[in-house]
Amino acid sequence: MTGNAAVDAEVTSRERVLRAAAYLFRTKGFDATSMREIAQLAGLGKSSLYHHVPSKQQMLGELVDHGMDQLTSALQRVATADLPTTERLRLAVRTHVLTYIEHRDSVACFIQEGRALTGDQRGAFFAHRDRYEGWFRELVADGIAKGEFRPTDVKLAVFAILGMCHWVVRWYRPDGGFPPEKIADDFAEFAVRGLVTGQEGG
Amino acid sequence: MTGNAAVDAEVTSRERVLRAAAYLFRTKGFDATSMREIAQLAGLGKSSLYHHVPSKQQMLGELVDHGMDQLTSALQRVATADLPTTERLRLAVRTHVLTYIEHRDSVACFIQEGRALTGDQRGAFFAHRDRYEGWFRELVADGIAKGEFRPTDVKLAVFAILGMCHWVVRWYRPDGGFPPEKIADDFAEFAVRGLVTGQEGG
DNA sequence: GTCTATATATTGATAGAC
DNA sequence: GTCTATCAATATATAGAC
Repeated sequence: MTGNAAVDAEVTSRERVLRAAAYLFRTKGFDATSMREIAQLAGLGKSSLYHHVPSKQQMLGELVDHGMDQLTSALQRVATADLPTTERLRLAVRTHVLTYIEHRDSVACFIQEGRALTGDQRGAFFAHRDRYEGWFRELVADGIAKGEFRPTDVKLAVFAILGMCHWVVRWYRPDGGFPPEKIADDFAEFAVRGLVTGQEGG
Repeated sequence: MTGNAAVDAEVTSRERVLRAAAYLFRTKGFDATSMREIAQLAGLGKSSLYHHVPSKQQMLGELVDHGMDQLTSALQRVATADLPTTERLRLAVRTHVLTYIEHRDSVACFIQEGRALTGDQRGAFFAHRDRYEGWFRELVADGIAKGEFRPTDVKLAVFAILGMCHWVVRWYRPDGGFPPEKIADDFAEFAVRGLVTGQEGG
């Protein structure tokens, strides 16, 4: 028992190591986190880490992939919904926010620490990120084509929406007074209001 | 001449060092940047840095302060404008975006690297950040009180707006195809549409 | 004001006992 | 599967010549 709920669960040592790393990468950043700290939080000597993971870089790569998987698998459940584009956007924003909050540590690695990757892992990260953004762009473009959304630059609209969503990483605290559902609802409403047609005659 | 426009200007050595550091802190992050790299970009041996700056930490503190000054001084020119709250919000978002783009390196230090500070500098950073957020909260609360904005949680609204604005750090490139004015206009429109009353009867 | 040389600490990672 | 001991590299920072 380390006193940290993210690490104390009954799981394999390898998983304890990865969870400790994800927690520290989210809260301190990859470069500011040492293998010694990860080992300490996981309850091991630092050399023991290398029995479970080949390197610090490889750990980050695995965590970034895992965070990306959480986001994309959650989003795909929403992407296929047979709903008006406006409601699909609402669902997409809600899903992103709730998925982040539920899987904070690994998703934060994807959102914040991807640039610390090198080599093939770095390229894969940017490809995955672009794919995720691309899905939102298709959604917004679809809404404009259908006349549900006002005509506006699609890329900037998605940067605005994902900026709002991704920034949650920087301020959300479980004891911060905002239930996840409240944040998800309010942010979905912001995204929809920013895009739906209306007030053009003002 | 280093080939980097942010550093080549005709200025004192001290300023060259600070500009090199700011550029690297923005693009690589504080922890991933070494004094050796800063010296190289500034065109000095690494020991020579310490003639101009007492430590790496102190440099970051100075840059974070400078970035914060850019944002707050620009915002204060807007804060006193005698305009409807809706237009003051539009101006505030526009000003934030344009100020970031003009003073990217130091403002990015304020937005992204503040958490790397320690001791008194760390406390001062959080105080300044809270003050900046507080100004936006007053603006939003004022708009709600006057009936210009729909009733909504003020803190979440400001997190949404500043998230959208701060995330520009992560995607803006001078050659990215978006003129600063275009980004500023679109983002101001998003913020306003997210908050103004309307469509409540739908 | 810039340099060479160096002190000291810490890093990620490895070797090998148990 | 975890440990102690250690390696080689790099980090920030200092001392002192010029």
